[in-house]
Amino acid sequence: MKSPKDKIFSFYISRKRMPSYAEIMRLVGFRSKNAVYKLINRLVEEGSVLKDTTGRLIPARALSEVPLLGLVEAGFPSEADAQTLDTIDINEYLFDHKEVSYLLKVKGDSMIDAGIHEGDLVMVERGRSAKTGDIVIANIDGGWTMKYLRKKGDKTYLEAANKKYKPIYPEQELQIAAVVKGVVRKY
Amino acid sequence: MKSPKDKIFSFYISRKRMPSYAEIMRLVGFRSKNAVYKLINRLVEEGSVLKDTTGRLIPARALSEVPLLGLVEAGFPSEADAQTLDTIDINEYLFDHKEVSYLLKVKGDSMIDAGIHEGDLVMVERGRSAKTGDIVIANIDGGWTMKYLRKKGDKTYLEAANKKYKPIYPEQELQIAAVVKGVVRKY
DNA sequence: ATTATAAGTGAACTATCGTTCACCATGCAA
DNA sequence: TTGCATGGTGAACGATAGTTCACTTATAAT
Repeated sequence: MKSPKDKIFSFYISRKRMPSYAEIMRLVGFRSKNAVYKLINRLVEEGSVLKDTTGRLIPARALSEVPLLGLVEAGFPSEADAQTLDTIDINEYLFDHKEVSYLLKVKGDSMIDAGIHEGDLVMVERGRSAKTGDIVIANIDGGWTMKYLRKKGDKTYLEAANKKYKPIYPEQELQIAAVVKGVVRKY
Repeated sequence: MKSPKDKIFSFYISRKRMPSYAEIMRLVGFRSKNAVYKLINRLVEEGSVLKDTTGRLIPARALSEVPLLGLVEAGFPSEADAQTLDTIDINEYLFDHKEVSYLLKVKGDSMIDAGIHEGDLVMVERGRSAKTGDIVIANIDGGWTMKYLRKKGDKTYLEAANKKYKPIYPEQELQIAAVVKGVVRKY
């Protein structure tokens, strides 16, 4: 059986707003708005819900947050500790500048030694200056690739993270379109 | 200068709810709620905002969505095409069962050949049955590790994705705590 | 059994909600 | 010049918001 709190948060997730007191009343099965009022006060006190200056409800923490455990080697905490865990929002973790961020699906194995496999999504930021050693999305002599950006003397070139492939020295122009800032893989 | 639409969405992001008509009025600089009413109707028509059955506003798409381009090799579309791009919500992409999902920070290089590096976050699901070949978080003879789950005959053992390390055959018990379902890396 | 505390009912209150109406200003087409 | 969309003002509407009050039931401790 779902707790009142879960029902309220489910409402928020599906409707993208908090329910009104009358709606919570129907949701939870109360016959009085005042019962809701007291329920909400309890939730506010325990910190899982906040109130606006106007009294309207907002969820206390981003519902997209996920518990972040420590290192793998530390293993799992007991269920009892689960409440005290740190949580992070993977969106906020991954995207610093959402306006210039894009996701690209990876094809090929040229960056496999950098831990980027075929089928992964790479998060790239467009229009940022790339430093030597960055992984970049580049347009070289007409074709697009993802490679390490390297420099030898004053010559800039691209290098794969896979011994199968040779470094690429641009014949005409080397245009950096975006810098790879993150990787997401799903099994 | 921010457009009215951007101001409304900024409000939603920071306050986790849509503004009321009176609030939009102050936000945009109108002196009449009716001007807001007409503005909203335009936004509803263009599809960037939706209305509840009760008239209350909800953002049309999850604001956490990010444009998803095609393959790396296809490169970047022109700015003009940017509106027609597909978008995905990285949260929904990554987490299928949020209730049992955790993030773990990776230590060590034992899974490096599987493209999982030190410092990466792995997304694990707890309490799921693991298949042979899955990457699992296991408690083996008292210590926690992340390894491939392998089987030889009826014997289950763990194998690293790094030739430096030998397979681990459990002496007493092999307890699978979670299955790795995703990886997130940030540069 | 008695009492104290917590939780729910039902009705009322004011403020604000989204909506509607009549009206005004501007710009562009005929 | 006229006509007519387009986008804004200002006031008013009923409906619903969150809140409060007085009262009743349920729970648990002594």
